[in-house]
Amino acid sequence: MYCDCILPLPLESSLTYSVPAGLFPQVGQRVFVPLGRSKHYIALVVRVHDVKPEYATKDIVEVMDDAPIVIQSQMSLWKWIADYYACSLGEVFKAAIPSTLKKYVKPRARRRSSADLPLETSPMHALSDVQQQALEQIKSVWRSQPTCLLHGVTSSGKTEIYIHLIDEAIRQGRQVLYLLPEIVLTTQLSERLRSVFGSRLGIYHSKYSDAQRVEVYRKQLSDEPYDIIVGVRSSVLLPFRRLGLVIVDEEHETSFKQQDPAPRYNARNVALMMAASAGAKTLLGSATPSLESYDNARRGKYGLVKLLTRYEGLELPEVEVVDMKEEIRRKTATGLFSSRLLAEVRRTLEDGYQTILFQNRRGYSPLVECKTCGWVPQCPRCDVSLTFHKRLGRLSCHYCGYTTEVPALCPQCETESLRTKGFGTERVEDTLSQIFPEARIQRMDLDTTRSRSSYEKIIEDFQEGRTDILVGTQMVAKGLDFANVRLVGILDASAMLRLPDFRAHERGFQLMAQVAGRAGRHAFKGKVILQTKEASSDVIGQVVRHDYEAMFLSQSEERQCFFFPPFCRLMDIYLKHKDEHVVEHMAEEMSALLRQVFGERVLGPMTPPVARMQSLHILKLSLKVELTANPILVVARLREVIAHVKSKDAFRSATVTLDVDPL
DNA sequence: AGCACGCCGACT
DNA sequence: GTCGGCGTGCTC
Repeated sequence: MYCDCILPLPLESSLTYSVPAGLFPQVGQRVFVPLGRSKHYIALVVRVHDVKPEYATKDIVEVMDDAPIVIQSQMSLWKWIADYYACSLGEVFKAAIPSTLKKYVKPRARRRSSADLPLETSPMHALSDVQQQALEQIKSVWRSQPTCLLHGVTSSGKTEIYIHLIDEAIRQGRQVLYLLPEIVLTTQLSERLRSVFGSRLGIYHSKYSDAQRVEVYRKQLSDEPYDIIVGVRSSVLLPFRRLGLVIVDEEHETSFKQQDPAPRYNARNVALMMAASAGAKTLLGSATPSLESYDNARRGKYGLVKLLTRYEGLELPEVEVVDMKEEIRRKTATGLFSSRLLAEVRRTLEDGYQTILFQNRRGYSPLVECKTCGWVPQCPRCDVSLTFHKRLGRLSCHYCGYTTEVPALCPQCETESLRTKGFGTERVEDTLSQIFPEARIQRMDLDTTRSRSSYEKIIEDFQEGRTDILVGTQMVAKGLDFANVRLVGILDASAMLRLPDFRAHERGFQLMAQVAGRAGRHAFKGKVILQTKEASSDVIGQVVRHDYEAMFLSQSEERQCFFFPPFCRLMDIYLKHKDEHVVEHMAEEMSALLRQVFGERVLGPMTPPVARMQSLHILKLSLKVELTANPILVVARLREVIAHVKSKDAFRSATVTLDVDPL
């Protein structure tokens, strides 16, 4: 007997081991196997058979499980992910299983799960008429099709609708997967859900410990799994035996797509696939749906339910645009702050309300420059300038993490004329505390939220009113629900809209609408000051009017003209090598071959915005495929071409990564 | 991912 | 002459 096993390594295919007498491995069980001269790994059995390979096999050492830890439905989904997102099953395995389960541990008594303690629960809130109506519409959609998009403005009460749907699903004995984006550290939402569903709810989050994740994983396999899993991206890789409902909250969020390493999967799309094979219903929810999902809804592929008023008739915040070009010309701006914004911050402070200021850039200043000779400190490994971090007193690269001291003199002209240029959250915080010394200011960005506790402390301080002004990156834009926020300031909208990305306007709109939605969520109308250098831009007007539909139509038209998603499927191919010439030759050769197969669908080679990262030169090729084509076949063909080019001696040491449906 | 194998620099 | 740098390739 032989068994094919996948290892948690980036290997292209499975490895075949022989099964010694007395061992009976089954598909989905873990086995302990030797690899190479001296190593051993935990591997997963994917096939048991009696086909003797032409090479000498090694024996498996031990079967680690009494029963499979990967169930059939899960395995087929993993295979689909590997085929669709162009990765190996081993890479999916690696992403899916908590690391403790991939290490060799001598069997020992399992601890009783701590989550099994009885918990106090409270009843669901009654729905308003508008919410009840939306609920009925969703259920009516599901009678004829499996997927429904709920377009509900910020603070429209989507969560309570979800809670009622979850309740119905679990009453029918089905399981629920509630997916949410990575950034919202689940706190506010999971507390609400836990208060209703108590111990029937499990949380699966990357900032939770591995032990907690193992516990959830094991419970999912047991006879009495959680009825509801609230989780981030990777929870679509968990076992579900009786899935009945999938909710993808904030479905437009980019954190549903894993960037690096492989598997580069989009959990929203995997969830749809998963629901389809389990015969489950899916609800996609967002105040600012992705163009892809809204387009699917308009074409009738998904049902569409709209909830365009705020809960209890509350009004959406008033958005006031401040033209920063004008402010700068009249010299009324203080740093990044217009006089209008400062006046509003002052008024909000005086009235005892809270303010959120959004600046999508961390650090003190994104650029340091010598005023005399123009020298700019660059990352030695990446083609980017270094960001100045004042607290750290250092320059740091936001791409590879390299840091260095700030030179006292310009290393080029040896004068003392290094100046900071541009504004990050740190500088916004500093400027603000000079203008409002009495205000209690906190900053929320990657640098202040490294640990779960510091993140929670910032949220709690703001919640409890111990902070007047919260300054932050896009972290402050999402999901947070504070009752006392009256003012939101968007400090530099232009920066978002100028990015060299066909999705820049869509993203900018989503981000601004989301952050604007933090204002005036409970008892009073909120106010948003939107500072921009492009005051006449279409997107700005759409944000002011809270007009998602207009944004959708204008963007949709552009995408159609230039044949971009949602009108085609994109696949990006990145070539990396430390020698610039090698990447260039390789890209030329690959694009020529690809054009033979795919013709005009091939774009590039092109230089990405950051042309060198971690000392590797990068070139990019793209493939635009018609929606009618079978993506799995296209990916397979693409992988053949890549393998062929990579097999040439000159290109062996290059790295090629494939990104299907990139964001 | 590791770990071994292999081909060029500064050393007892 | 060798010790060791890490680039390259393989693992059933």
